[in-house]
Amino acid sequence: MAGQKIQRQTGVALWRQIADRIRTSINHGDFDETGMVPPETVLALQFGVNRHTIRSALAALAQEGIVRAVQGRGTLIERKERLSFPISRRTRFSQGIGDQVRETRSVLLASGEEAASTELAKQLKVRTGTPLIRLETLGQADHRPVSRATSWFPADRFGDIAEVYRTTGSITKAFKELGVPDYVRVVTEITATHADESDLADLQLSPGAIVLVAQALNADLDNVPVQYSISRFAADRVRFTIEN
Amino acid sequence: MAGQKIQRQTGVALWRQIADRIRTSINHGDFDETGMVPPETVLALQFGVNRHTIRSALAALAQEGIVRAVQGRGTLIERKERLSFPISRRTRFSQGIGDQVRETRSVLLASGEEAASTELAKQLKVRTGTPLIRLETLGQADHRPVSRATSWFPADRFGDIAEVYRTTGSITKAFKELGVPDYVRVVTEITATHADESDLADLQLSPGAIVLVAQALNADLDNVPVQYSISRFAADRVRFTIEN
DNA sequence: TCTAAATGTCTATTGATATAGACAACCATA
DNA sequence: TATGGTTGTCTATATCAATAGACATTTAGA
Repeated sequence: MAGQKIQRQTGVALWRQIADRIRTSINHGDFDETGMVPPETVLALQFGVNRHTIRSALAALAQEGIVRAVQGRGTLIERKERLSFPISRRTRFSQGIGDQVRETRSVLLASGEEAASTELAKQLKVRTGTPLIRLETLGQADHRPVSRATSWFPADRFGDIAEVYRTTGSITKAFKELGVPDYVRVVTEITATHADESDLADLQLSPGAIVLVAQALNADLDNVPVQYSISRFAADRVRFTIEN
Repeated sequence: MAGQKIQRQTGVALWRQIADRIRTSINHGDFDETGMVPPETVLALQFGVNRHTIRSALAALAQEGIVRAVQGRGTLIERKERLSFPISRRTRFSQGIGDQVRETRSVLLASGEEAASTELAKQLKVRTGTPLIRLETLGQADHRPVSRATSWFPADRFGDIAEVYRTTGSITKAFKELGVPDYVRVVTEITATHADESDLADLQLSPGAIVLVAQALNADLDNVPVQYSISRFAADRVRFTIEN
């Protein structure tokens, strides 16, 4: 770890930069031998800052539930995880990470109907203004939120998808009930940005965190678009894997 | 734009949060009609902050060369770009974005030989300690840095790759000269993190910026690993596209 | 049971961040 | 050329971020 110095006067507080770095180190397994973060005085020396600054960083990580400080002993690592999320022609949320966690769940946050914008119409290959069903969903792994997605479906084929999804908790199953036995990922676009307010709330992130944004188009086996979605993943909890 | 409020007391200064948001809006094309950012007083109202805070944000964007303030007129948008970088079985740097820019270039920053770590050995399917060639390269598009990569090659097959790369400026061409007529992408892993000091320097980023990290394995047509690389992209300049 | 090592708490000080207000300088245009 | 709208600059004040030092409290182990 350490090695690189942290930057001052950048608009990002030192304690936050250090918190991000320590979180990365934990996820990387740097402290697996002891199961503890190095002592505050050692970290202060490594990062070249005051011990109080380190304490602010560790307090932020404790707030996230990643570490837990015990007086007299040290700062214990409570949780480390970065789920590997495969992206392929057969990308599905629960299948992809199913073997990495005990339980995956998908929750419907909201749903509604709206007319296709120019951008959405282009993606789904329908006319602008075509009625679409919009689903807002939250993907969880072991009761921790991992991703939050907005999906659009052509309303003529999938008018009842919100209902079906609510009962099944799975897009794949909902598609099956609505006459789409199988579907494939056509294209995925990946970007990264800072988390906005909604991300913080839904994904239980700490402010300043990073989200990976995946915009994806799924089509049925006749290559007709059935779903366009924008998913936002907590960047410190996931990794995308593309196998070719 | 706007809509979402910004967060206070998060360790990330308001001016930086606002700068990031305005940069995103510019890249999204929100101000294309006028070619200008809204007046400072309007932005201050929208974000619910003092005008001076907006000025700090715009000053940061001006420092990046994204906007240019003109007294009496307004703040002009100088540059907006986000390159689309395709990831497929045949992923290559210059080919992928070649049609989006006038010129792509790849520069050799450094090279050396090192013994394979456990992790590298696993990826390249060689024994730990096997000699590897390491190349540090910088990818440019229209003279602006886009990515910075560290690549490892088995030294027995590619001992001279640094020399060949220096003259050709292309991994693909270097492989060809060294007896690998073609190669394919086996797997790509994508994560996102805050830019470190080296990123800032090499990619000309502003502190606190985000980098997309792609770890990739390439193999020859006999499926023998030939290259493992870790590339870091300026997140506000690129987008990954996975076509299935 | 003593001691070393670790986290917890407190005070004080400095610099960066953010707000507030006022006014100057400049530009486009009526 | 007068005016409204815009960026540029200055002063003042309050809060957050970071440093510095001292000492208390807890734990594990000699």
